[in-house]
Amino acid sequence: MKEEIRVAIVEDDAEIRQLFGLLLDNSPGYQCVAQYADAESALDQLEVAEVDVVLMDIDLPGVSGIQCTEKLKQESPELNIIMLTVHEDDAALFDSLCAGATGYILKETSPVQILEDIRTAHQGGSPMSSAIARRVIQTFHQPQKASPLSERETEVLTYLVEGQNYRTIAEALFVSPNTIKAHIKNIYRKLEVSTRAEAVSKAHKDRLI
Amino acid sequence: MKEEIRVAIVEDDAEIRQLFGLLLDNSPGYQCVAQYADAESALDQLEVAEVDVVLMDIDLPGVSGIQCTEKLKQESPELNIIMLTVHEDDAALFDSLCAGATGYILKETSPVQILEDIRTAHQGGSPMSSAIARRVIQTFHQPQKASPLSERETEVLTYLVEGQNYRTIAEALFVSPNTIKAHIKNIYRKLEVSTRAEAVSKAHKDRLI
DNA sequence: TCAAATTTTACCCAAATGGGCGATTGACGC
DNA sequence: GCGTCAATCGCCCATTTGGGTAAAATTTGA
Repeated sequence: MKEEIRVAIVEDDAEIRQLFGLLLDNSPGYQCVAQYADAESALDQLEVAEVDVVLMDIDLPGVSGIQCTEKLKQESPELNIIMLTVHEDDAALFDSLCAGATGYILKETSPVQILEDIRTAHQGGSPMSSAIARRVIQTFHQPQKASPLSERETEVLTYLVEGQNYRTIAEALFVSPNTIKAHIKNIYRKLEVSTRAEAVSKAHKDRLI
Repeated sequence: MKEEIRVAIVEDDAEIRQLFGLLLDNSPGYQCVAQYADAESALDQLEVAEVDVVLMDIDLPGVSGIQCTEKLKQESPELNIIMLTVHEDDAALFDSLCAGATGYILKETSPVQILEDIRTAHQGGSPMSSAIARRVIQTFHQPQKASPLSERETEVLTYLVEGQNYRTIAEALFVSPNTIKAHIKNIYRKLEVSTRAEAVSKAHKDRLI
């Protein structure tokens, strides 16, 4: 026999909060163990050991749902937090994910679907609409703008990133330090920088390494 | 009236390929416009203008499905490519997403669900199981290990990342260049590095900036 | 086959960097 | 009150770096 999923709600709108509470308590397999009207109360009173899944409103007065998520996850990394939002906002989405949210769903989601999403989160999945999933996976797709560097220059760049100097790079590549110096000059010209630190920054930013 | 979704299949197993083809052609709203047994044929013959969604096997002989995806997306960034795989493999998943895959589903997915997933992809969503979604969103959650740097040091570090020297950083912060030098020495000690390039690398790696 | 780009090497020199040592002030905690 | 740390500043010195200029061998593409 499955344990009931213990759910906590953090939501400032009393009506919505109570609605969700009723929904949960009247659904077999679910139990609403706590309701909070703001992030401060949740951070104060929520016992992470007694909760499986948190439904977290993003737009809370005072401390935001995102900050609350970040703090709760610091206390208990295993806690599953599902963000609730009314509007699809890219910044809020990614800030939520970085804060440690497990799922991201719209408030207009149907009650049945929300119960399903809570179960998904509890069982190790991440509930989100396929439209939101698309926005998430698009962040991975970065068509690499053809690197302006030659193969050898890219190789030298990897040693620059490691903080090596002319001499040690030269030894690693079995060439003269003067050669490395020439390569680095060319790298600087092509990346439009003039110091190692800048080159390393640009290398990271443009995914040249 | 909706247009039919034009689907192409890239899959080396003839049986599976034909099975999917039959499934599509016998489902209203779907049309299998092409089948390829390997990536090379697909890259040669596939007309991106005539295809809405590609079902791409990951494990192809010769050129992999991931490489094929990368090339197809270069030709046509709007093309929706759904990866098919038998085993859940983290590296393959993220390589696929970086290559530009729209979705990622297991071959054992039911025919009805696959049709649904194709429609999802075509309508701007990203089909994937909630377990896979969890693996994806977990990459965003990096609990920032408390930075070892003081506030001032972090500030100096941001200038280092920009490639600035002692003098200009000093001017920006209205202190002596010697002070900046002292800060940088402390940064080096705390990050266990000894050059600007290394410090910048570490700053990026550990998300200190 | 000829031009362009890449890879290789060299030298000079001013400026920047990194390491070592020391010092003062103020804030915070115990 | 005392120790710790952060932030501030100073000096010395060897090493490294970056910019300028030049040139040869090799590869690649047109």
